[in-house]
This record gives sequence, C-alpha cells and structure tokens, in this order.
Amino acid sequence: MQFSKSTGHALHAVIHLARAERGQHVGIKELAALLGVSESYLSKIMSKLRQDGIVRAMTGASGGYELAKSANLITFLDVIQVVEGRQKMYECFNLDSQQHQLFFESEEQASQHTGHHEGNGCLVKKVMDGAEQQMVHYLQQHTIQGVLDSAAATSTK
Amino acid sequence: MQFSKSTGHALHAVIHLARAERGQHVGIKELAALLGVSESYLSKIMSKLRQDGIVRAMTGASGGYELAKSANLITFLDVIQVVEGRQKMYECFNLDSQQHQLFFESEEQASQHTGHHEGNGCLVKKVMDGAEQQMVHYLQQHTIQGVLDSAAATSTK
DNA sequence: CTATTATGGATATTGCAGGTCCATAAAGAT
DNA sequence: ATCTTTATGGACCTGCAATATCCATAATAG
Repeated sequence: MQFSKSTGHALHAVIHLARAERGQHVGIKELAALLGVSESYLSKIMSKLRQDGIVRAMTGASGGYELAKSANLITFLDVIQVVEGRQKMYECFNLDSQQHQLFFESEEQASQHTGHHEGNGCLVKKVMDGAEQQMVHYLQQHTIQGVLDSAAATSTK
Repeated sequence: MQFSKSTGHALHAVIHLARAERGQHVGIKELAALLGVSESYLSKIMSKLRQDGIVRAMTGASGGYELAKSANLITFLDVIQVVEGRQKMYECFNLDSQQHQLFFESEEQASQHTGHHEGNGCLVKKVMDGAEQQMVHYLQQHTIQGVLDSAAATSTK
C-alpha cells in the first residue's frame, strides 16, 4: 500500500516546471539531474504526463517540457492518477462467497418484491470506498500552485 | 496503489468471526471455504492477526479462531495495518535533490538564527501525508461492529 | 544539414504479493 | 497413551508489475 516512486518523481517534476518561467522549456536532462533519476526513466513518466494533458513537450533544440495549463488548475490527484491509474484501491474478490449471502439473506426475500437489490454490494467495499474518497477529495483540493505558495510562505516566515 | 488481496481476506475473515457466537471457535477450513481461498494461505493471514492481538487461536480438535476483543473495538485500520504494515504511503526519494534546496534556500538563511529548520521536510510529502491522514482517520472511525450493524439495517429495510 | 531533444518499442532486472508444502506443536477425544 | 484435529512457522515457488536501460526514429531550431 504505497505510492510508486514514479508518482513522487512526477509530482516533483511538475512542481519544477511550475517554477520555471512561463513559455520556457525545461529539458529532460535538467529534470533528471534535479530529481536524481535517469533521463530514460523519467522520460517515460513525462510522456505519460503529456498524454494526459498535464504538460506539453517540444522536440528539437531548445525543446523540452512546460506545463500545459496553469499550476492552480493541476491538482495532486491529476498527477497521481497519471502514474497510478484510476482503478479503485479496493476490489472485493469474495463476490460469490457465502459471506455475502449471509449479509443479504434477508434482503434476498425483500428483493422478491422490488425485483432488484436495494443495498447491493459488499459492505467491506463500501467502507473502503468511503476511505478512498476521503483521500481523493483531499488530493483534489491541493494544487501544484498550492505547494509553490506554501514554499514561499515558509521561506519568508 | 491498491490494497492487497490479503487485506480483503483479513477483513472478511474478521467479520465472519464477529458473526460467530461468543466463545465459539471457527476453523481455518470453514473460513477458507467461505472466502474461497486456500487454507494454507489464509492461515498465514490469520497468524498475523493473532500476533497483533486481533484474534485468538486454539489448536487441537474443536480449536480454531475467535476474536480477541469486542467487534466494536476492532477498527478497519487495525485489521488493515496487520496486513499492509505501518509504513507511510509516500516517502520522498529526492531528499538531496536541488528541488528541495530551491524550496528552502531562503529558509536556509533564516535558520542561521534558530539553528534548525522551521518548516523542514519535503512539501510534496506534507501534502501526501495529509491525504493519508484523511483516509486513516476514516478507517479508524469504522469498526467491524459497524459493518454488522449496517448489514442488519440493510436486511430489515 | 546538423545538433538537439522527445518518443516509443523492446528488453532486462528485481522485489514482492500471492500461493503451496511440510514438519512440528498443541490440545481434545478415545 | 496415542490418535486425530488443528494451528504454526519455515522454506520454497511463481508470476507480475515497478523499475530501469538502450536504441532507432521523428521532430525542430539554428
């Protein structure tokens, strides 16, 4: 249950791009040196960020990366989902188990009337989804610009 | 970024034990069949749950598992941490990177006075830790008993 | 044209979750 | 006593995904 290293690299890379002057391109060489990772590996991550519309890329001399949109429109969640994907953090693999039948045995009868299950689904999953939602909401409220502001506040304190 | 299958099995197993009569032991055979996993694999998980004081185990004929404490004292977090461990979900691997020095270069000077860094640490990690805390808090507030109550409410609805 | 830079495919490497097997110990049943 | 039942823990296997590298190619500036 850990975020991948790639997620950390992606976040740090995007933050660095946000610090660069608008319109200025930052090369993979510079980024890789900054983060302390290989250029080839980081370029894969940057490529994903580009495909998902987080950054823009320019080939050729004096090319490189820049943010595709304003830093206050890029949330932590946006960047994280590029690397981690968008699957739920918990999936119930006991769907056909007796466990669930026990949970809903009374409801089975009730659904004879309505023709469908009212509270259908795994109760464990309900809680886990709720927990995930708490985290997702927090990550959605924190933007890259927020980190820059926070850094500025810390520096001048 | 997913909870392991083992975590799901642990949660379902504990819930089943909570449904059993107090003082009654449930064997690994029954649990494994219920969850649809092998006995040998599930026994590893149960063993961990025992070591962490979530369940008790009895060897010998008519042995098996039972909860070590009341179901309303066992939170989702308790069970999850048994399987997933207690490490943080995010660790910054760019500790020595230029990135951080940029963030705190002004603070470096400030800390000449106090002798230590006030806002020491990676700002990315601060956000990630905050996000984790949201989820942890939620999981800490949801108990095994809560699921049983919720199941009862659904059944009689 | 040439130098520079990103891209994407192919290909290791590696760590770990997932899973099995077995020898051992403990406890009840006969 | 010993037999059966049950949990325990060590050793081991396996597949896959995260990590990581290399290279041929394309695009662009000068």
